[in-house]
Amino acid sequence: MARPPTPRAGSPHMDIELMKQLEFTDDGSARRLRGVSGRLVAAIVTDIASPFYSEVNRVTEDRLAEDHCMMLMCGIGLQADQEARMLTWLQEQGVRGIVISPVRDDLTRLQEISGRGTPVVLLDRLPGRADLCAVSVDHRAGGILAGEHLLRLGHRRIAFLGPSPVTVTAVKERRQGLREAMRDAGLDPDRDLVDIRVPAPNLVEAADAAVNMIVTMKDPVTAIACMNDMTALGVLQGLGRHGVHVPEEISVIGYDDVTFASRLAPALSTIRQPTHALGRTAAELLLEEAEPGHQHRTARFQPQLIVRASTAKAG
Amino acid sequence: MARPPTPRAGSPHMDIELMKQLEFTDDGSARRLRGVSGRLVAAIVTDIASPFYSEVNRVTEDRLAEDHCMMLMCGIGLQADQEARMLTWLQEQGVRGIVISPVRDDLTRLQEISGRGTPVVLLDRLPGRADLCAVSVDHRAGGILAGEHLLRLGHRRIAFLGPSPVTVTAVKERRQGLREAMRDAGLDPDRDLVDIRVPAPNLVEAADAAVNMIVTMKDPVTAIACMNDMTALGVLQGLGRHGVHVPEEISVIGYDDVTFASRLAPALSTIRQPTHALGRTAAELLLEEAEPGHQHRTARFQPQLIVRASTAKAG
DNA sequence: TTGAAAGCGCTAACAT
DNA sequence: ATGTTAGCGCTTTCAA
Repeated sequence: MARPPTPRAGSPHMDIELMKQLEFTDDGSARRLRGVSGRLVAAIVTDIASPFYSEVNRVTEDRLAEDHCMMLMCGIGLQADQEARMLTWLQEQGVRGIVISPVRDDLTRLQEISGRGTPVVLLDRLPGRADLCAVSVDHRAGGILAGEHLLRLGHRRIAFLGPSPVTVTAVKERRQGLREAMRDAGLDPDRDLVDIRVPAPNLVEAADAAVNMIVTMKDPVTAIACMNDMTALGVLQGLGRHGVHVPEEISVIGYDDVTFASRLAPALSTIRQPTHALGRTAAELLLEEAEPGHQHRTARFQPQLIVRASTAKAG
Repeated sequence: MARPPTPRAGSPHMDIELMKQLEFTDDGSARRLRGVSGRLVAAIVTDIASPFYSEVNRVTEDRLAEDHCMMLMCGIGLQADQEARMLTWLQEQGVRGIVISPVRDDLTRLQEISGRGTPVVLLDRLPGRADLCAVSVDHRAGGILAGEHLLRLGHRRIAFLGPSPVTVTAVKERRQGLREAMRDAGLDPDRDLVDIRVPAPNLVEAADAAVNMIVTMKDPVTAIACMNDMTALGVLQGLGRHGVHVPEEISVIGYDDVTFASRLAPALSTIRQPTHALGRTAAELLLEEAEPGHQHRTARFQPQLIVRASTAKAG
């Protein structure tokens, strides 16, 4: 029997050739059961087809690969129960870590998972009272940026397109920033900011449909602030269908600055999030968290206003 | 001690309350080791941020969820070795099934995995001589559709933008269809179709850069056929940078018809793939394959030419 | 009906 | 150096 190249402790001489002949496959479950930690890192995301999160996660994935972790992305379709089910399942699998942008406000479940030794990093969301690692963008500042830009252009009545119930903290903050900017300009957000609900999933279709309400409003808005670029895409589509010209008749601003934002018709004004920094930092916090005397940290980045062609002076 | 609501066979009375107090978590590895099949289905994709595959996989995910499977998406960045590593790892995990659009031409590895009892479904790729389930689109027909459209508009010299070495069968087929259409129109593809390589990953950046070569060609093309819409997006960007007008000076056609294609400037002419049918069928073949007397099947769909504003008569 | 025990494939500790 | 063994947490089988 030939000697194996690297006879691991305890293993009897194993004939590599023979193993191949028998189509032998190592059993990961047995190894994990024995106490060896797994290499699966899960990135939980509301929508697997969200271009923004995908871009962030690609960066995270690359960084994690350097440390021999496999990052898989899982979608949960904005459903809290689905999120819970996914977490339970991942916990049972003994994952190496979790990157998540939670749909629920309540973080106790994640707090518990983290406390039990599984690294958890919040993405695009602050931990609040919870003791967790987080990577986020100052969304209130982002909302203010969008608001000030619109206000500077003379808009006085603005629509905000967000998800059905605004449970997602990041969106809540963007909306609050927007309201704050309006208040600072002497407007009353309760009257001059009109909330339009865009039910998930399939944001672009929902936003497209929401335009029907916007164009038939008795007291019309002159600008639309969208929770993200996908929503803005839907709005552009809907407006196009109704023959409304952007930005001449109405201004549209997005959020994220995804790859295609600059090439839309018209080129989308938006609030850029630092994709690369978010993704890389998320990976690094996750890795750090596995180390001995770890303290939870929050990394916070600033958004940036990108002015393109979809916003203009209020007619 | 309170009786459990559903005392499973063999398990001693378990006090649910006590379990919660002790923060007890079921161990999935132990269960799997004992022979219970897992619920993880992996969708392996070249790029986690590819909008086309994400859209397809979202549909697959939904269908799979009905059968209590968790679908996670994993990216491998077009690297064959990374694909192999991922497959090994998934096999060790004892996954319930794999949906994959392989980067390599060689399917023996997948054939072996399938033979060992793990359902494998090829996405966007025919099995060829291998005995595997597959869901695909007739890419040759797609290439012909694109070619005939361009030829009909009077274009006689066309650039094809594909990945670095055209290993991906789907792209190879599109290119062949294009060449076939040219031959049928009496042109010599070897002379009149110029191949431009777009190295992965980050197709849009690479395509943007590739435009530099296109605009400085001594014998210029009047049309650009792109392997997919992301590449087309990059081309549009690059052309814009060079001040070249689309479609007046040059025509651009994409492939996939992703969500944002219709709202680009100019609206992108492209070859549409039936996203929903692909995703749903992939899930169903995967589920079928787990059943007793299963025979491998291939489902094939037809692409569709979508004419928008990025293609026009050759000047 | 309820409890005990075997054993899945692996690794760490131990015995040779 | 090399070989043996215990046991991870679960489910299935068998015994009481």
